[in-house]
Amino acid sequence: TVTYTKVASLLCRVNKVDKALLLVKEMKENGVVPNMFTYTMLIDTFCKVGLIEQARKWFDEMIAGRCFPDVVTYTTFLHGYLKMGKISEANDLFEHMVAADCAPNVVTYTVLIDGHCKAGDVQTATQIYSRMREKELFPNVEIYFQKIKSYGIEPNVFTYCALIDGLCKAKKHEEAHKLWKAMLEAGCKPNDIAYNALIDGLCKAGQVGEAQNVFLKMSEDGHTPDVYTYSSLIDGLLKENNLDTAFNVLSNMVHNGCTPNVVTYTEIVDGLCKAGKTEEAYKLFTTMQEKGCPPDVITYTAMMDGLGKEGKIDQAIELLELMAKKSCAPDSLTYTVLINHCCRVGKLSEAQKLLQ
RNA sequence: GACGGAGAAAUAGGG
Repeated sequence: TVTYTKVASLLCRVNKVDKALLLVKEMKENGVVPNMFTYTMLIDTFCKVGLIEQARKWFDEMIAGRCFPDVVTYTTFLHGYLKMGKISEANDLFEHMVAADCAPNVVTYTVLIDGHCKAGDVQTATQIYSRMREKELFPNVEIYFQKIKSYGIEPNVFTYCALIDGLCKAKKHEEAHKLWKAMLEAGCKPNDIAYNALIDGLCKAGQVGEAQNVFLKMSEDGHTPDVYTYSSLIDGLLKENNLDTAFNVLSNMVHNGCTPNVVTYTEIVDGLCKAGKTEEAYKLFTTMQEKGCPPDVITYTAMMDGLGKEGKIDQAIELLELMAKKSCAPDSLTYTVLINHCCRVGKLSEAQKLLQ
């Protein structure tokens, strides 16, 4: 069972899900019984590719086979529902878990906090966090704390990160900052991701200078800024029109051995367009592929928007054709951008064609 | 019988 599960897990990790499924079938045919690890791995895999119904089948099969899900299985499945924004299904599953006398752990609560944040309900997320630590009651979140005897479920760095990020994205920067301090007071050491979340939050709050201070402190603390760190800073600088500093950060980044990726390049393409430097943006757009970093749908859309704003609709539409050639699928935002620009300059028949 | 071996969570870009 261990061997089959390990191999199937590796196959899933390299996106060979079909091969993994064949292996599980073979395993069963040979009389080897899948266990919790096998099922949890399968549920996780299907959740991550968005096939939650398939995940449900494995979940039901495991219970039918009297292999009862443990906290990892439930948490994996909860994560799947929450990532798809299916809060009420997640709540039902949570009830199932409670009924099975399976106690949630810090990962379960972190998943719930992250899920509620991403569903736009930071208040509930904050209440879950508070309720983990204190006896204070919050009627909305009591469903997550049934049969819980101890109130001392210690949040860890994942928990803090999830909530700090959620608070920042909800523009509750004060509260995010307080939580950062609470994390330090609780003796929880920030890791790279925590610093990155804070830096990004500060950038988005328009406090890029403060973000740069945190950047320095991060390095002093022995953490290495990565592509997320640099990309957050670069985007923050570009959005406040500080192109020179943004390019300085970019060259520091490269100098420190951190390779810009498609996100970094897209930020710069977009920043240049928004600064009216569409020519330069286009140059970068064409050179990025030479550097082994092909543009994706977001890069294309940013570039098209830049061209459209200059009234270069034909060039923008050429890019749409180029996308097709590179088999990069446009999304609804790509079309929205193009159609808007066509309408703006009165090319209604072009717009009509795009709409079809 | 013990121990060990496989499964879950958080951060950056486009109107």
